[in-house]
Amino acid sequence: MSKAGAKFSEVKELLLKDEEFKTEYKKLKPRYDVISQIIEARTSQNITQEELALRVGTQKSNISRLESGTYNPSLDFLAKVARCLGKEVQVTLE
Amino acid sequence: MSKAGAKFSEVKELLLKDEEFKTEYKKLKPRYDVISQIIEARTSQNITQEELALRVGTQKSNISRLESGTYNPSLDFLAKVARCLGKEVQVTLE
DNA sequence: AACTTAGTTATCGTATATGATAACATGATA
DNA sequence: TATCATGTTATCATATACGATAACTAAGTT
Repeated sequence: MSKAGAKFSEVKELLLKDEEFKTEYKKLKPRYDVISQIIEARTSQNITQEELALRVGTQKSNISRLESGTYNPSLDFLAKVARCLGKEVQVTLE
Repeated sequence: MSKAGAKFSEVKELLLKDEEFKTEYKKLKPRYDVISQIIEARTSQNITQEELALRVGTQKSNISRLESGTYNPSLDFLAKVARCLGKEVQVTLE
């Protein structure tokens, strides 16, 4: 059974990695979800990052950074950006 | 929570009454909304701030601080606290 | 080729979020 | 009264969010 055992541990490892991935993804899901909606709102209104930055009172590079999902934004910042896109942020616990 | 709850509703009432602060309240609404839900979820499950802090991996004072609404929390932190209450944070632009 | 336009990435400075500890308030209970 | 349980507040240290500037890529235009 050594071979089967080896295979099993391989599978187990894969599953664990998959679980890890799932956990990681779960952690990041709210971030990616809200960012997706921000990008969708901005592009569908034909607004550039620069224009949005102007409305928000920041720089286009900071909007790019936000949309890149590379950091953990604050609720206030998300709400402010949303408002500058004519939307209100709604947070619910489900 | 009774003290913070009283304080919160007092502030909320004042802000709503005063025209001058309506805009300010709009800015803070998402924060108060999510905090209300967190407090509701925690208390309805009969979980203490200390127990929640344990699950989150922080201190009870930090949970108290979060529930007091005196600062601008990050999305990750809100999501983590929500998850420790058996909930998922859902952010939508409306 | 040179010039826009839109977005990306790197980096720095400052403000603040968050972890940690401790002291305090307050109500309930023995 | 004394103790316990729960929550609040103050404060410090560290990590990081966010504002700002600049340099860069890529794609389209003249």
